[in-house]
Formats: sequence, C-alpha cells, structure tokens
Amino acid sequence: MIVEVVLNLPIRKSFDYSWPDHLTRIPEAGLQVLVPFGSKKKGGVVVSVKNHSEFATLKKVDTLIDEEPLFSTEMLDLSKWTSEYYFCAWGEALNAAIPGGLALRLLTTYSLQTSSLPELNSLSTQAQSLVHSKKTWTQQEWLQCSPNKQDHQLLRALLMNDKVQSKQVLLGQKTKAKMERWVRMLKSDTAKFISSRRKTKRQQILEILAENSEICWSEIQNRVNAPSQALKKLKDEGLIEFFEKRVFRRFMEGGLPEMEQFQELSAKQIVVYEEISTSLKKGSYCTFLLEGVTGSGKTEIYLHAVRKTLKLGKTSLILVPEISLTPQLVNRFRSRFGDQVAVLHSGMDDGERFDEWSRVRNGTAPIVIGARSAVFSPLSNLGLIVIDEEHDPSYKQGETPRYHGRDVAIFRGFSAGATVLLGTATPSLESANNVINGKYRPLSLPSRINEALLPNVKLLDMKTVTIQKGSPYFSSELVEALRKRLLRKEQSIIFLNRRGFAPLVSCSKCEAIQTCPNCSLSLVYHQGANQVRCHQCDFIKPLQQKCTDCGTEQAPKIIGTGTEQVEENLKMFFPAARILRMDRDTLHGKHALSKMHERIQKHEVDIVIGTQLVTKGHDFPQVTLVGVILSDLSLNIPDFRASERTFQLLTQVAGRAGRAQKPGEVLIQTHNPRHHSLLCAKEHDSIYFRKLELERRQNLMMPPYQSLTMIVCSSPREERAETLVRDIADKIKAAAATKHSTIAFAGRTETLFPVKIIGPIEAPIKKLRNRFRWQLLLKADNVKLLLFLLKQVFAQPAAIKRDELIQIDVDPHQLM
DNA sequence: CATTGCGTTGGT
DNA sequence: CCAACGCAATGG
Repeated sequence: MIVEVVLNLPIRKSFDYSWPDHLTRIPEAGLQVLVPFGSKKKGGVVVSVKNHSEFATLKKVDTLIDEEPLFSTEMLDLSKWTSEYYFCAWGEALNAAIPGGLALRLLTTYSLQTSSLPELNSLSTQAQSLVHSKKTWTQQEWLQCSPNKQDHQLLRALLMNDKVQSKQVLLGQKTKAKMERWVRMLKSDTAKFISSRRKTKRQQILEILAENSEICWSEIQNRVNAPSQALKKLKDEGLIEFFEKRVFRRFMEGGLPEMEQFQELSAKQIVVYEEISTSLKKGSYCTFLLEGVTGSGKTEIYLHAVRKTLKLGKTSLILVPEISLTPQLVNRFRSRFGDQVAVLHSGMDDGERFDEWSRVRNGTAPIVIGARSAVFSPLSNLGLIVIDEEHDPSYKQGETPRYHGRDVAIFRGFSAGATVLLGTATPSLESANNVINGKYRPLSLPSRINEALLPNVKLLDMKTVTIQKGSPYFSSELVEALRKRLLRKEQSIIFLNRRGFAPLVSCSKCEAIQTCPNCSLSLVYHQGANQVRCHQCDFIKPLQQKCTDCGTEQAPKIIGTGTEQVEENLKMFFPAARILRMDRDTLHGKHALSKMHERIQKHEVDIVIGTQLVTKGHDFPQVTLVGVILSDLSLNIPDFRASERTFQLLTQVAGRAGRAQKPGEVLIQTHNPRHHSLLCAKEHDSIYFRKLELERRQNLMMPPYQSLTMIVCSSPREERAETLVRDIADKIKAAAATKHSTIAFAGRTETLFPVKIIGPIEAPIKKLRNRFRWQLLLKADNVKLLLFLLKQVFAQPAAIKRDELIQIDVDPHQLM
C-alpha cells in the first residue's frame, strides 16, 4: 500500500510513502502522519491511497498520529478547492483548516556513537562539558550551551560520518486533548460509620465517593488535604480505581446562560423566514442575500433558521466578523441551544479552540459560531450556513491562504447542498451583483423592529461650518450635540478611524517627517507612551526632540489627529464626562472588549470614542448620538473599493444611534459633502448607492464585473523586486498570447476573453518590513482564465532567493 | 520551507 | 588551499 501525503510547504506537490506493516490500521485519506522528509521528519496528511507510485524507492510512513482521520473527505475536498481557487499549496490550506495547524512537536536528540572522540576538544567549553557528561543530549540542551559557528559545523561533520547520530521522537500534536485523572468507586465500603470528631482522610474520601461514585482527582484535592497517599491505599485494597477522562477546555466564563424563549417573529420576519425554511426543507443548495437595516431583527431569523435546521437533523455554521463575535451574540445562541453551540475565534488559546473543534468533529456540537476560519469546522451533514455582515472586509484573510470566508462558505454550501444565508445592511457589490444575475435570491427587512426609526443623519461640511474653539477637528455643532446628550444623561459615540494621537511628526524647522526605518510609512505619535510607532510593522521608539535630518533641537510638530487626541479634546470640553476610548491600544487582555461593552451597557460611560471597534458592538439602547470625525479618511485610500467601504462604515456606525424608543442623531463631519458615499449614507439609501457604484465599477472595469488577481513581489533589494515582477509580467503576457484562447474546463470548452495586465508598478506601500515591493494587477472577465494563466506561469516555481517573496492574491481586497 | 551540494570568489 | 558565499535543485 502506498499513500500520497501532503505537507505544509509552499509547493504544489505531494509525496508518496509506503505504508509500513507495523501499522495495524489500514491507510485512509485524511489520516495525519509523521513522515521522513529529507533529513528531518515532518507532519503531513494522507490525501489518497494507491497501489503504484511513479517513484521507484519510497520511504516508509514513520508514525500514525491518530487512529481517526483528521480530515473527512468533505474537508479534504474543501481545502483542495480553496488551494486551487486561491492559488496556494494544498498543505497550506489544510494547515489553516485545523486549530494549531499541521505542525507536530518533535524532540531532536543527538547521541555519541564512539566512546572517545578527540575532535570534541575543539568545542567551546560549555558544549564540551555537555557532550562529555552525557552520551545523549537534546537539541534544546545543545542550544542552551550557545554553540558558536564552529561548534555547529563540527556537529554537522560528526553527523555526516555517523560518529554522532540524531533522532527525532514524536511528542504529539501541538495541541492535544486534555486529560484529567478521575477516581471511580468499585465497591462501597462496608466499614461501619464511625462518628469521631476527626475523620480520617480515608473516611472523607469514601464519603465523597458515596455522593458521586465517579469524581475528578482535583475535586477530591479541593475537599481533602493531600489525599494521594490515602487514594493509593484505597486503590491497592481494590475499593477504587483510577482512570483518565477527557475534559473540554472552554473559553466562556461561567456556565450556560439562562435558557431563553424564541421570540415571536414579526410579519415581515415571517415572510423571510418562510423562504429560508422552505429551502432548508428542500435540502438543496441555495444562497439568499438578506438585506436588513441595523436593528431589523436579522439575528432572530438566524436563530429560527438554526432551530429549523436542527429539527431537520442537520448542522449549522454561523460566520461573523471577528469583532462582532461578542459574548452578547454568543450568549444569544447559547441561551437557545445550550452546549450544542461551539464557538471558534482568535481570542481563544489553541487548547480551547482545539477542544471546541473536537466537539464539532465528534458531533456533540451541531452548531458552530465563529470567525472566518470556522468555515473549515468539521461539521458533517451541513444544512445551513449563515454569513452575517457578509460585506465585512475581515472575511478576507490577509495572509496565505488568502481566502474569503464568504466565498469558501458558498462553495461549501454548494457541495453540501446547504442553504446559505448572507445577511447585511450594506451588501457588498459582489453580492448585490449576484442577486442581479440570479445567483442569489434576495430577501429583505426594510425597517427596524418595534417601529424604531432610523436615525437622522446630517453632513457637516468642515469648510463652511463653525469650528469649535480648542480643536480644529470638532465642529461647534457636534460639541453642542454632545453637551445636550450629557445633560439628558444619554450616551454618545464618536467614531474616528485612526488610532494614536497624531499620524505625522515633523521637524519644526526642516519639515522632515519622521518615517519608519523598516517601512515607507510615517510614524504615528502615541502620547500615552510618548512614543512614535509604525502601524504596519512593530517599530516603536520614544519621541525624540532632536531632528535626525537637520539636528534642530526644537520640539517637533505634531500634525493631524487620532483617537487619543480626540479623547484629550473631549476631556477638555467636558471635564465631568466619563469617556471611554476603544481602540487596539486600549484593548488589553482576553475579555477586554466584552468588559468595555458591559460598561457601556451599564451606562458607566457617557462618551465612547473609538475606531472601527465602536461600529460593531451590539445595541446600546442609551446611545442617541453618533459623531464621525474625518469621515473622509477611508475615502482617500487608493482603492477602487474606498467609496463602498466608506458607505458601509458610515451606515454601520450610524446604525448604532437610537435603537430603542429614543430617536437617534448622527453628525458626520466631512470635506466631501457631495460624495455619493456620504449622501447615500445620509439618506440610508443602500439601493441608490448600489446603483451608482455598480455603474462606476462597470466604467472602471472593476469587480464585480471583472475578476482581479494581485501579484506582489518583494525583496530587500529594490531592483530585485522589480526584475522579479517584470519577469512574471513577461511570462504572463507570453502565456496569454499563446493559442490558448479556449480552455477545457469541467468537460466543456469555454471561450475566454483576454487578460488585462496593470503594471508592473511600485506598490503604494513601497517598502514594508524592510522589503521593497512591486506589484502587478491582472484583470479578466473570468477568474478561471486568471487561474489558468497562473497555473501556466508557475508550473515551475519562480527562482526565488531566501527572504524574497511572490504573493499571489486572488480576489484581492487590499491593493496596497 | 529548510536543507544540500556545487561552483565561484577571495583571502592567506 | 580551504572557508565563505551565492545559487539552484531537492524533498518521495
């Protein structure tokens, strides 16, 4: 028997191994194995079992990691599709599909084969004493001796001529099941009840076991002081036995929330729900786009749909953007479905995530709620996939595999015959277009529940409006509106999409702007720490008075504003107000975000100032005012999606105002009061925005009418980045020019339209983390053509040096 | 990706 | 003459 194994490597290749006799289990696709690879061992996944290999000599599979396959055939197929669509290695997709990844914990040891080796005397003192004192030592011990270059070389030489042997032993997975020691009573003790003032440990233990015949060791430790001796004795007498029991680590604090009744759906919600329910009953693939304004009760529909799916004996997958995955939302699901809900997000540690994942795999949890990567959760018999806030850019992964959670989910729904429900107040133009071309079915909830009104939105033109004394970033009107809320004991939210105190620091004499030494970006001033920081890499340094350019010792100029400065302004305007700043810099610890939400909920805060974090929290009924500062920030980035993004952000943050009885007010400060993103956000007119923006995209020849792929080459040497990308551009041009005007795809032949090549150009962020970047944008009617070209061009991997990189991003969302 | 082998340079 | 380095190939 021969198995085809995929490893987590950035190469489009698999490796064949023979299945050794000592493994009792029959090989099967999906099993995780440890295999010899080069001079090392590596973890991989069996993707197929076969009888013949085109390779003459095969190595044997070393170890079977688990008796059960890590991946079902469905998950193998899904990861395969992901790797093909997003043009990455299958191993990379598999690696992303499980918590903790494919890497295994290995222990490397070296052992001396000959008793005396004169060469060893040339080792540095520490290493010498290690090798002399032990015949066998671990790699860790070796490295602790801080061996120098010569030491490493000597070790390598000794390994070569077998004077030292190295071995790798498997320790297990990076994340594994956590076991607890438990005690079980075998026969009840017939000893008479002895009433003495001081009970023996033995008695205490037996009493505990009389209550529950199986109990966790640590629980006994809690109740009886140092019980291990007594327990051992009881075991020897045959009264009790010890056993191991798996525990599932849980992120959620405390137990289950109180069970909650399902809410009655409104007439409009029923219409929507019935359509979904019909599709669920039908049990075949269908994607719906549910458009519902903020506060229209989408979540309740999700809950009803999940209940229906459960009744049909199927499982549900709910994807949400990372930051809206709050305890409030999770509890809403947990209070209806209890422990049947598994939660997966990045705030959990590897163990917690692995255990939740295990609960999904073993069928204990038929409902998964999670962020992007949860799209790969091992649900079987999938009936429903919900993608909440479908337009949210965080569904697109920024690193390999650069998949889009929504699009992978739709493919998964298609293969599983599931109902897919995309929910949003502001559809992405891709999804809106898919409604127009009939791929998705539209559903809508046009009004808020309980007849709550959408807030009144006003655009404040910063060129004409009266500016508040004390800060050029505030209009008097916004400050007055804030004052009014404070008097009425209502809450306000200020949104500014830029953290730090100020985005620019420049010399007051020579005007030189401080930039990051590793990136071509200006440094952001953070007042709290009195530092300047790069927001792309992790460069930080204290603010220097002296200019590095001209040597002036005058205090530098601080230009522009960020949340930190706005917080300071607010404190100055309203010294008595309780102000909470919410951005990445004030978010410390695991449960920080939920604690902040709690404080807002309890009205311990009057004004919240924050970045995008404030746009996604759940409803805060006391918030009646939302102010937006520098609303044009997202408009000015060089990206064709800038206006879409701006509209979505503004609509979303506006939706935070006036959820309950009290009407909401939104004040948007802008320099572009005539821009369609702002005008449509003001009117809550998602439909008109879509119409305008789709026309624009058609004229620009951009998605959703065209497919894009971005190729970015980077190198520490600027000219290398350029030659690398030019080389690829030439290859693509050549491939596109060949006779392949048609390709065979899925049995049919399709005629293709030409590919457009934009660039190569220097990337907008020219240098990032000490690497220069050049980019190339490919555009075509059909993503299939782009993938076909990429396959041709990268059939043999490009000649890349160490620390050089070619990134391929299919359907890119970041064009910087 | 990490490792390996090979051919060049370059210094002694 | 060998160490150092860059480069391309390889892994089953």
